[in-house]
Amino acid sequence: MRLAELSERTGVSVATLKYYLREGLLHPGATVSRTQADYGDSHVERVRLVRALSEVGGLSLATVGRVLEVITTPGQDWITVLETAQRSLVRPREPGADDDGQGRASPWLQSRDWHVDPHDPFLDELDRAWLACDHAGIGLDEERMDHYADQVVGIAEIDVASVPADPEGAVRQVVLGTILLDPVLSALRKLAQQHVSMTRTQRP
Amino acid sequence: MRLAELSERTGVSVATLKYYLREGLLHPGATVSRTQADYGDSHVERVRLVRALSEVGGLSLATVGRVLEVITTPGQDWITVLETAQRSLVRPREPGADDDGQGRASPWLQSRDWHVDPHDPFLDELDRAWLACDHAGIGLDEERMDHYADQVVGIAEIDVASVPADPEGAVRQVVLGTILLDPVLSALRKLAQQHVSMTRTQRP
DNA sequence: TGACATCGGATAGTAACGCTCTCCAAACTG
DNA sequence: CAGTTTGGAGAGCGTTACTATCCGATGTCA
Repeated sequence: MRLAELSERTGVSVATLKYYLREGLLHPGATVSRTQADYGDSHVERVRLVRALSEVGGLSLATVGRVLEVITTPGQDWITVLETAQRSLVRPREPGADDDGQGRASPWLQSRDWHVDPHDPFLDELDRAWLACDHAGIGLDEERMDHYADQVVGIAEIDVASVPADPEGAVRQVVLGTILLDPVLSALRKLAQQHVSMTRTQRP
Repeated sequence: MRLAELSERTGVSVATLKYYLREGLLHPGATVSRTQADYGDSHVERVRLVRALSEVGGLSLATVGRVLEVITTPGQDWITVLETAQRSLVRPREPGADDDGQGRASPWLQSRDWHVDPHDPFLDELDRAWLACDHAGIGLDEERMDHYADQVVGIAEIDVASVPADPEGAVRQVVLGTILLDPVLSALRKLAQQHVSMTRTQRP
């Protein structure tokens, strides 16, 4: 199909598609002639994926590019995938930032016997998010975090269990699942809050 | 204290503080003279809150403004709070967008007997996020969603249980908890994935 | 064959966001 | 009383994600 048709099918303007081609987010079509290129289903899928990661996942196009690179490079091994995946997502923390002596996330997780890489960037993320809750005056103490952690393990078990054995699909599943399930769970949590508060309290 | 000291204590540049004052994100200090204003602890807290919502929560400054308005307006009733809170967060969906006949989130939740407002904007969010997962080729079927939903209810119960009875603090707690716990849970989930995959599989 | 719309590609321009810089006169400091 | 600092206002800047314009080659229909 031609660029115009690709635009129609995906609902993305031709100008934007050209932009994606320039930025390398969309692989070029087969050049039939100098002014004619042919695009296929893989292009439709790719465009939809880019939009999903950017609009729903909230990633910048630069990050989308890195993610695409990871999931189109075949043949990583099982464990490496998780790490690579996650590492490509975290915004690199600005150097020279406040270093409040490692935060409390790491010791807390150790006390729970969680096996995580002590240099995992998400430890930093957790620290910053936890600290932000403190600044906001939310009473997020270790006891409450313990409760959350128990529930989240349940979620992570679903995550891990649904990764296909197929190593080809595993990378894709893990990376995209890591990114795109966040908004799903976030929305679900808000709806659950409403459900719970409706159910537990009897409205007058 | 003066603006310069407020800047020092919060780690936010004077120029940025002035910008926040202009934008109404930071309430003006007591003007001692025409070139002297006095800022207090409430200003320090406010600045930290703005940074937390913007940096960690990922909200735009415009949204931060709306959130601040909600949590500084006293005396809403218990249930209204959740709704107002949540409504101020969701980006208004562009009109004339694709309307695929309401999506499957609503019927799915009904089949689970969840009591949620059928016009809740987070239903839309859930639809879009779910659809994005489909576009990305993740096998997110209803069965898996059921598992997630069970776990998320556990989280929501913690959320609701930790809301103080104090109606003043409740608004703040609910709104900020809704926003700022997302990144906490998100980071926690990634760490839990690692923990689970480390524990369940024996590494060679 | 020729008029003419359309194509892909390249370049430049734009709108929103979140600051940041410059200027100013009043006021505080030594 | 010289010199610095302050708060306030406005314009300017860098990034992001497009969007608009132009171009010459090409396909298409008469």
